[in-house]
Amino acid sequence: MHRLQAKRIRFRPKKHRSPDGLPTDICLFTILSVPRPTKTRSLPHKQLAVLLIERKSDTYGQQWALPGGFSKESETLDECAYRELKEETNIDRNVHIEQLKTYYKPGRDPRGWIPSVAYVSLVHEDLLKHARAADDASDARLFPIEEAFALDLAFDHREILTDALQRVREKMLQTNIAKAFLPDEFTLSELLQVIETVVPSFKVSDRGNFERRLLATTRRQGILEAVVDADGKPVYSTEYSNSPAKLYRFTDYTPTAMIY
Amino acid sequence: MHRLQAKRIRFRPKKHRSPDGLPTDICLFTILSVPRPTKTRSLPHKQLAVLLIERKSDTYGQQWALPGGFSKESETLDECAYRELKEETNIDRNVHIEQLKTYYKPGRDPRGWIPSVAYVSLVHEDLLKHARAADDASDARLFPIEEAFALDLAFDHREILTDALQRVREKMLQTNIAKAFLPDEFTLSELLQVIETVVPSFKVSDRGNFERRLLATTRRQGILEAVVDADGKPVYSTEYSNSPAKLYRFTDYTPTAMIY
DNA sequence: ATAATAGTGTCTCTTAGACAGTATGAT
DNA sequence: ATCATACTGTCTAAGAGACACTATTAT
Repeated sequence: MHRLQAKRIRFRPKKHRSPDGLPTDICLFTILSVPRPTKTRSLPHKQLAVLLIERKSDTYGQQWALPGGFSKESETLDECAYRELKEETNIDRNVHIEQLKTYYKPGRDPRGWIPSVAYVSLVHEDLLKHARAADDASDARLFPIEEAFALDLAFDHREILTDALQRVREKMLQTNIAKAFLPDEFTLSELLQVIETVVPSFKVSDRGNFERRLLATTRRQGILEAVVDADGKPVYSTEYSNSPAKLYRFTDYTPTAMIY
Repeated sequence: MHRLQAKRIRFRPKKHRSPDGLPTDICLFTILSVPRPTKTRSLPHKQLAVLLIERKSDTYGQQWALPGGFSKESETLDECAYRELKEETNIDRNVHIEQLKTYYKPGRDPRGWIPSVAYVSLVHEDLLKHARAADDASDARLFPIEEAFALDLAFDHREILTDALQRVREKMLQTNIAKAFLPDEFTLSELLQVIETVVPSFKVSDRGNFERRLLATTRRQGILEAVVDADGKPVYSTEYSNSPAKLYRFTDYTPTAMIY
């Protein structure tokens, strides 16, 4: 067996250029609650929102862009994303973060050879409230996604945002990331609302059937379980309705969604 | 690292270092068929294999590694991956390729600040046969995955390979990427074999039930459809058995696997 | 009473899962 | 006859989907 040694390069010859930086950019999604003025207690209206910052550079005039920043040699990409998150929102870890994809094509950044490692982060609204309070002079703002897409975003951030949204929608149906937008204990309506807010096409005709599908049966484990008190009685909440609503939580069991 | 000072680039502020390169590394999976010496026609034994190349550098002695190479400013990351694929296997496009994740942690590459954009590629065995024939003096070899994991792989390639395998297993159950390892028309046994080869834990007790689950019913679309001739009669194959086996193909319909 | 939400029960028809059996054709 | 694979049919019980109805309590 002969080897083609010439092909493997040990050290990069000096004549080669290398990237001018490797930033991470973050698509931070949250769900905003807007209380509705109804006659009796009701569920707030919810909308999916994304965090954008206003760029005030010469390069990309007054455009909105995904928050992000250059990674350092001494940190991992995850650490960089967390650092940016902290700088921008004052959120310190303990939030869902995942790497989406790395973007590069010639000319994507007028400043040079700068690929971008995109991240997706899902954050509960409450965490951001605290964060924003702490730094209201920020150049960051939450946009409902339709509004965000109506903007002329900097760089290829529209493409990144599109991919990120698709990723979140897929995972919303195939995993239990709905957790990221819910308290530990929640009502069925809240869960339904979260799913429908993220995936508008998701419609459930019958709440009763939906409930049964998620609870354990004889030959199936359950995704949800009812919250019970010391006596084993179900716990109810009247936060969003006069009629007490059963509280549920996610079980340890996460089914592997499969098509076969 | 001092040698790299020379390549300070125009745009970024001089005080900042930037990466020394951004290679793509490819986890190329294929399924090897090993005919079994049986008394009558039979299905070949199949095993999942990954392509590795032998590194002969001072840095990482005689180790095996994922094939890959540095990306250029003038190309996208996908193009770089395709280019590497072509150089290593002579395969020219038309194969499944997808970006997995970008890896970096301080020290992952002793040569410097070199993150790696990992790709996953699924290639049908036949394509590789042609490719290997064309370049037998290659330093590349296919390893059954268990053997690959038994090796002391260079860099963090074991971690990458682990993630890649997990990704392929997930998608094997949640999408129809089994396509990548199958001809257009195939028997149920072949499909089952592919799934079981990639996901060993996937077991089907009853072939008849498996078949019914994949075909269209009154209130469900089908993942598969039987191949029929001009008269509407099913087409059979005796390639792997004396008993004629119905041929199937994937339909356009790909269900969205969901847990709710 | 009504508003907005939550909950229960029941009926039917699909279909998953299990089981049992036959078929093919080369050796 | 046997081997390795493929196909067919039936039975049962589970559960999805549809429908109809009641409950809660502030206003």
